[in-house]
Amino acid sequence: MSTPVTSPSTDERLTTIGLLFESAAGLRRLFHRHITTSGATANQSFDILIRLARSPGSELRMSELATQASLTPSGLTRAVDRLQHQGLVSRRSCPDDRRGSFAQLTPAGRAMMDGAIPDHLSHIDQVLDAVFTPEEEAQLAAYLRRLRDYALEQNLAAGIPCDADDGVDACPTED
Amino acid sequence: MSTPVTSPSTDERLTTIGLLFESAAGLRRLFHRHITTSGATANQSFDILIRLARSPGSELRMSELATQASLTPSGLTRAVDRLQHQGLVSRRSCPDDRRGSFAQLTPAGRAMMDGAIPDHLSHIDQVLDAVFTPEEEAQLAAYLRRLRDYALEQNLAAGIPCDADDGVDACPTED
DNA sequence: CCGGCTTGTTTGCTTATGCAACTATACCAC
DNA sequence: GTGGTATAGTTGCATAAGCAAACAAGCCGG
Repeated sequence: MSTPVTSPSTDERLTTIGLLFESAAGLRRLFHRHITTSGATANQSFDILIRLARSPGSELRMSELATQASLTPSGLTRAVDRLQHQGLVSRRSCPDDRRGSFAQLTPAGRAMMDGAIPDHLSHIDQVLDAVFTPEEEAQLAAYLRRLRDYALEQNLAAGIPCDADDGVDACPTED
Repeated sequence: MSTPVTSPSTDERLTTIGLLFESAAGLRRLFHRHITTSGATANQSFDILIRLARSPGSELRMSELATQASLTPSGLTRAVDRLQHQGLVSRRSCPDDRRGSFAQLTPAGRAMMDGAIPDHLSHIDQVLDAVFTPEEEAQLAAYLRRLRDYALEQNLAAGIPCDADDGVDACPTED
């Protein structure tokens, strides 16, 4: 089309995708050390707790939480089980839809997060200050948001099994 | 533009980090579908196989491969076990250092990857073309590379208890 | 209101991963 | 050389996550 400035070779693109996974995994490890150090639970749990802590009423629907935490429903159920067992989260059934439930921080969970979040935030500050200027950071966030939204959308579209089918052989009844 | 020189709020930064994890997880899922569709094994295995396929001689040291694949040594050992069991990878002991081994694609593994990689690459092309211009893509890659390198370095520094220290207050010898 | 389909969540089973402990080899100091 | 330490990789154990099936509750169309 216009200005094939860099003409990203497929090889470079493979690397780019690799970098995404590597940076995410690297940061996960990095944060993991601090999180566990600050007395909190493991990585994935912490992500769940943060999302609850940032939500109005400290609660979210299970399905919403699953999406946010990049977990399958079953994964989330277990994760919440664990947190509930630790007394950090409780389940509240949804009055409007009796199939659904909310996961909600308990007072203990809230207290724990009130202690742990500032630590985590300062660690994040430390990382981002070390690596990016504010402009770069904003730019990166914008790129990642687009990528996330694209992936989310594509996954959603794919998750719908046999509905609107445009020719691909859906309903793959082979095993 | 009034240059937003003021640092992003901690809240925004938390979101940025969240976006990194979400986009990585989202793409992982997205690719996973295609990978398994194209007859290959699961996600993590595929990452290992790609890295082998792209290395000279289709082989890498176990430790190197572990780093590249963002796995712990034990995780890599098991993963290679599985691939070996599937006949896609073999171990070759390192002539120079009898502690070490190489993981190497078998002919079958090579053949499998020769079939699967083009598919994967075209899928990557599809995603990146849909979301970014070439410039943006290059920019994103550069950002992610910095982030990855930072995380790698920090993790390495943390993993090594108290050795080469260049001024940062290392040796957090608590615990 | 009844049957059928969809949606939200949970459970059974399998696999994958990390940590810590262990083995084997290499490297260094003496 | 010999002993001590560091490095490469593997194994035991516990945990976490996904898929598929089960369940329960809502939503329709008649």
